[in-house]
Amino acid sequence: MALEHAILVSLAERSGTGYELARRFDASIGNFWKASHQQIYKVLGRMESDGLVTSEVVVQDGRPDKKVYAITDAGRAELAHFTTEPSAPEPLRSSFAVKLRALEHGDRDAILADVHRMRALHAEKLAYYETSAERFYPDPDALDPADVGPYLVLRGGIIGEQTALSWCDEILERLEGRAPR
Amino acid sequence: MALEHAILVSLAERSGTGYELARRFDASIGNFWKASHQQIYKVLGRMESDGLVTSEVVVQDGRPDKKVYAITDAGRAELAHFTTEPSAPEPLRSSFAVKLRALEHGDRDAILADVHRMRALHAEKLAYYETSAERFYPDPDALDPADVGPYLVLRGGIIGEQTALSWCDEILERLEGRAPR
DNA sequence: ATGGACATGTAAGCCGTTACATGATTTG
DNA sequence: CAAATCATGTAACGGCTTACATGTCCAT
Repeated sequence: MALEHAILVSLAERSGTGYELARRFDASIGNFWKASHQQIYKVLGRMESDGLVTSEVVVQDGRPDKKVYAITDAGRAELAHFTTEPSAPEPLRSSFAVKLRALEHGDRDAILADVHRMRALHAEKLAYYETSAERFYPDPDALDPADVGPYLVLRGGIIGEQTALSWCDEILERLEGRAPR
Repeated sequence: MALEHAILVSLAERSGTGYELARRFDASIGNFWKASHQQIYKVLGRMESDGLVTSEVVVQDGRPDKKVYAITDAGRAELAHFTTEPSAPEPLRSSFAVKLRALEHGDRDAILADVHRMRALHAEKLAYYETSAERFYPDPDALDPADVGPYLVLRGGIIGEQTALSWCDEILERLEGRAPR
């Protein structure tokens, strides 16, 4: 159950409300660990009972009150302990691959259209990652030590998207008999 | 819920028992869609109620009786319909990436050891995929049409593992300050 | 006035994992 | 004699999604 740990990482970087965490999961952490706001609220509640985080209610006028969560020493200890455990290889699930495997049992044109669609999505995500990299880590050889982990994760995202794009191109080349684009 | 569809693809390729399907999920389909035998049995039961598959009990001596499942016309129709739907991008989950992001909050040596471990796992899987490719598709330019989908999926696995390996190497280079291996 | 951002939740239900259960045959 | 393979399931539990619920402020 690494959602806890993803939340702990996020809170170790900066305290925030459940709402803020949900947005961070949309924009950054969520690139390698997805979670909805509903689930984040639920897990935050449990983590507070477990003493991994504390919350402080901040009264706002004109806006709903908010609960700012912060990581505790126990939370930091749990996070540190988590890093000592071997990673379980995540079971991967790709309905796109299932669809591709079903090529002979389905609608070839629809699948091709889907490949084009996937390609565009990956291109978009790659562009987003590359923009982030240039913006936040313009000089990767002079990184603040605190940035090394996040930078390497972003690099993983970049080469992952590049590979996904190459895969789409290879599929299109073989199925459409020409180089794409 | 693409497990159904993964099962349908598998049964469209060849009929088989729940047990056999579970092993195929271990060896081939499972490379892009994981499922345990317990879950496969459960879903097969539902799929039979829904008329997507039929089963025939085969009595064996010396061995437990087995139920051989086969795809029905309704199952084929469902599979064909599935291929016309746009793929939902699977939310990716990587506890390894969470760990890497937690580099500054955890045990650097343990994380490095984990990277080495992951690298070995990916190398192993890549070797397995490459062996499969050579064995089943020695001449990719003269594929049986029924093999094109499976071949392209395998290609995706291969370049995915290559990328994972490169990522590990990049991490090790940056964290250990030298080329790995 | 409509919609989006801010802010926090509950409820229902499926999906999936882990553990348990059984029992014969083949292989080392 | 022990372990793996063949073969099929049930039960309990937790994770996660989808839908629902509420209410204010700000910008267009």
